[in-house]
Amino acid sequence: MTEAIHLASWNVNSLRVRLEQVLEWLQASKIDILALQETKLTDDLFPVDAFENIGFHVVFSGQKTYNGMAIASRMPIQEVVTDLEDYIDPQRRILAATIAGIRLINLYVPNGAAVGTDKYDYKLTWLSKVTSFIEKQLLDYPLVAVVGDFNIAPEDRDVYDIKTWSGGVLVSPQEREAFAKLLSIGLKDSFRQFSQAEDIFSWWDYRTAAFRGNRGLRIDHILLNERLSATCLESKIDIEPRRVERPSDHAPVMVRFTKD
DNA sequence: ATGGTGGTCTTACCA
Repeated sequence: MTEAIHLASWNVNSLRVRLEQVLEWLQASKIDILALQETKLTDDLFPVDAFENIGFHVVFSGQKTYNGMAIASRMPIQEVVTDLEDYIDPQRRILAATIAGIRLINLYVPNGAAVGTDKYDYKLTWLSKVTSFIEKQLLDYPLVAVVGDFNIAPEDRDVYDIKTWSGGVLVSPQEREAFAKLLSIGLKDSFRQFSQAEDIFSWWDYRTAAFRGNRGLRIDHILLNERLSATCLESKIDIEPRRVERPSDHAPVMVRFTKD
């Protein structure tokens, strides 16, 4: 029996502000691999020592003020990719790496602002380019996990009040089609492999004190290819880190699986 | 009620 691997993804909305929370949670939750989004740090400022001191390797693709990606892992990290060959994008929103034979693709999908805006168009274009990249990765690697902040709630049950959100950004048909396309190329939403309680979300807007009333959306996901999903034992969202003082607006999502 | 809060080389922009 192989020991289980715990893989997680968390949009931390500034690693500088959330570093202590992340380190604490990493250790308390026995996480082996953590994908981070919105680090908002340039590479020269990345807190490498803080992660290494608790036994983690770390790779990152940073940016000032906005975006910024990282992966922390107890196991060595190889074959790091930060840019797509056929899509030049100065925004740091993708970080792929191989860890213990698993191809991990960490994404921070553009928010999209509002349907019909330039940012919305950028989101759809970005998704299309990244989907092509993932399609190729699925051919090259036997075990693939695509994780991150997708900024898409795939189904109505992933939204606290679909009437309020219907047709808007994060739930619009075109965004959901882009998400469905990711599933159609050979990925599964790990969260939906298991029975889950109702009204489980991963993001709550700071602006409306949304967390207090659990007015959230499930927009952070862990997608696994067939072979990896077959070994997945659990998929959940840990909302405890959203309860603390000065939290990220996102909660971490996590899976437990045996590698073979 | 198209607001609100939170983060950032802040007085604007992003989410």
